[in-house]
Amino acid sequence: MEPTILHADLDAFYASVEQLLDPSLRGKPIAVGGGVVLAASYEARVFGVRGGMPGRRARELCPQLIFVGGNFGEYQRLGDAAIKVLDDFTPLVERISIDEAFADVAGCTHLFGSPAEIAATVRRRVRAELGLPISIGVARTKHLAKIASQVAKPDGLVVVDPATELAFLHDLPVGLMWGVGPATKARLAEIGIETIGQLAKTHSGALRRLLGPAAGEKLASLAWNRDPRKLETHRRAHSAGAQSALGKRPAEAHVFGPVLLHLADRVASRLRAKSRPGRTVTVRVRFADLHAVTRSVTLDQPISATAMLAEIAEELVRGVLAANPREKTISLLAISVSQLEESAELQLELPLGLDDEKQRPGSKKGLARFGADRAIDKIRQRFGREAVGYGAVALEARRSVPDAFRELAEKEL
DNA sequence: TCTGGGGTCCTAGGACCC
DNA sequence: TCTGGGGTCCTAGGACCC
Repeated sequence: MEPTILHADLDAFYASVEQLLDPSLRGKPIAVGGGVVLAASYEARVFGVRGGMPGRRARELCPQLIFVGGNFGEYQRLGDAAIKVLDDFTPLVERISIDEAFADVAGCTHLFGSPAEIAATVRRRVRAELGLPISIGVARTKHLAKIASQVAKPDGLVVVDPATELAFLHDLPVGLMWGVGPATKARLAEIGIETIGQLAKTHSGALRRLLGPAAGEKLASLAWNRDPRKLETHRRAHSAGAQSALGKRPAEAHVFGPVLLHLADRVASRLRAKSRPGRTVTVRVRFADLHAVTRSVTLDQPISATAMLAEIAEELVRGVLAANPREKTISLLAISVSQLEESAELQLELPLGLDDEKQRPGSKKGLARFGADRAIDKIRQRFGREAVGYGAVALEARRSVPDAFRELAEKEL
């Protein structure tokens, strides 16, 4: 069987875009972000600078590091444009994130040549039309194609011949496998497993005991390149959330109230925009020592009203704090809504589930809130997100990441 | 070296139903 | 009345990915 699955991955995407926009940055170590590194150029990675790293730490590792603010609109535009190049070859494209996608070219080789030729053309076009480097892996399975693109980086192409795929796979470190992060890597290292080949030779029963039934079975299969996953072209999110790191702040209502309202606004307005109210509300409270606690509640009826979501979240947070009375400082708050439903049209959805008489369906307060959400949504439709909101301005200074960056990571609901 | 924000999936225990 | 077993939902936590 011919390898027909491509995994295409733009190299150091945000940093490459910045170097494209400003030629004086080319060939230099740069980091997008400030307080935290959102992306680092390959020149910066040489020094050990990585995404997610505190800016201060990055500067220590690489004193000549250049920080740039970030052109988030350009990232969206160029990421979309790169995916569109894949769309020109096949409709079987599964987008994983802003800068990464799978494509299955099995049905279009008679038009465009072998998978390897198609991959080379995609790379050439992305470079010529967008000015960006993109690496591509080609293999029989998604997992192997993804590994191949990692091996191909930066700016390369790796086609894995089915005749030698296990030899290719088995020499590589387990950390390259999908699903092996720091914790699993450490557990495997404890029993002497460092390479995918060693993993493959390990009895799957032993892996299941070490990692749990699902993870053990999955890794045993992937190590032999048994990957049954097909491309999923129309994935929709199963949850929507928002979070905000706070530094160290007192665990008091005057702190968490406004933050929760702002988070609820972000989440609920997205749910309303796609008519996907949700039944389960989860909050996460992280304390000063970075240990975090979650609390959730599942309602009888799905909700998407901002004030309703904020109130439920606040009740859950109060529950967390009551159960952890010694914790006086919080460092992060998060709200997530899951069990999303389809609602064909925007229904007159009103607070249910809280035993507060004032919030009964059809009450004056409920109706007023429904109207407020609708009014805010309409204003934003015309004038943009920033035009109106809850406490956004007051919180602006504390936000470590711009809203434009958050939006890049949002999945289609 | 304590560091962002958006997600997904798995596990384990308990409640509840048949 | 006691007992067993399976399925499903909910909750809390953890690991992982980009």
